[in-house]
Amino acid sequence: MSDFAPTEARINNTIQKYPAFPRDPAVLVRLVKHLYKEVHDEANGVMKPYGLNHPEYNILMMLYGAAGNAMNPSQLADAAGEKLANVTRLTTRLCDMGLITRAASEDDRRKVELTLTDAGMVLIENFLPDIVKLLHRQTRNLTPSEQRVLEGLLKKMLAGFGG
Amino acid sequence: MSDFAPTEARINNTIQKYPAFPRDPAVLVRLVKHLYKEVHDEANGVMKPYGLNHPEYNILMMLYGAAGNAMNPSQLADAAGEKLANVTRLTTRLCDMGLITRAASEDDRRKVELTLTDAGMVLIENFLPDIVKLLHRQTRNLTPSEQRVLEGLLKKMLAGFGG
DNA sequence: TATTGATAATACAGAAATGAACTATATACT
DNA sequence: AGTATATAGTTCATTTCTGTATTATCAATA
Repeated sequence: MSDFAPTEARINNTIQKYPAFPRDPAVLVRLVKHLYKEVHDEANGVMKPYGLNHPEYNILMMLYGAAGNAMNPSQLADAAGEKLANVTRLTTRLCDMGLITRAASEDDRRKVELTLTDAGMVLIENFLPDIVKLLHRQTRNLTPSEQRVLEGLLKKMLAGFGG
Repeated sequence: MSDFAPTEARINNTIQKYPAFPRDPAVLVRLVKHLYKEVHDEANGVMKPYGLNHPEYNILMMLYGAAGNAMNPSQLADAAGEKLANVTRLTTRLCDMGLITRAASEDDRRKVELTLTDAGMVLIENFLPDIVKLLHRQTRNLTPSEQRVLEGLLKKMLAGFGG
């Protein structure tokens, strides 16, 4: 659950000492962090019975949603928000599990094509009901229109990054 | 920057194959993840010159905002969104750096009091200008009132977790 | 066609985070 | 008081992640 009031109190104290500290941005960043940690932990919990963790789940879902169920490591890194070196490790494990395959690309020999296997597909459709439940639970406090507003604002915020 | 359009395309594909997959919750969760990764990486970047990383920065800021500049490891774990075992490691390092102190609590001998030192305070006020810049940059696309709306919705979403 | 520079991926060593087991103290109950 | 239970922290082994160097291929150009 995580009560957010103490966090706000701390930020207020911080501003007392250091007036230039921007309250709203600080609150937003801390909220994002707390939300992510919850998302991460809960997804790990749901996936554990399937022998997977949250990042592995993400990789599989990116492929599941990709054209031809295939992507390169770089694309995957970008899509899943993982470092490239980490994608190598994660996909190696998924290969070993027989959920995806790794093959050199035809047109560009530097590239690697990671493709979902039938077994991977089956596993995904096996755990998806649990994930769907989880997603609904994690957003249960928001009405559909609130979800849309939130989506728009998060996108806007994200677009401001990186400059 | 991270273009979010491909993510949405993938989610649409996913729904084609698996109609029960809830679009909006999925988008929200992926947005939170992407935002967090950016926040994390950028904070790491800003703190590096000060010999600290993002989690260590967080710990220090929690203490800076706490009454008496002191907290227990458990409180700190909760506040910073870190696992207790990780807080032990992080605070040990901060102790070694002379930025905080660790002392047994008077009233409850199980508890430990972590307190910011003068050196810690000085360091914080040294790096805060950079952090303030970062926070403003990360929210530059949002108007003040949008920030308030976003804050409200994130809090609402967070409150729905954990059940 | 050589050379230069960029891109894709991996390897590997070191850093960070997690779960589970353990120690110590406090609280509740009989 | 004595025992059971819960809470606070730490330790340690394992897992996960990151940064940097390296290999291989491609693209541009002289």
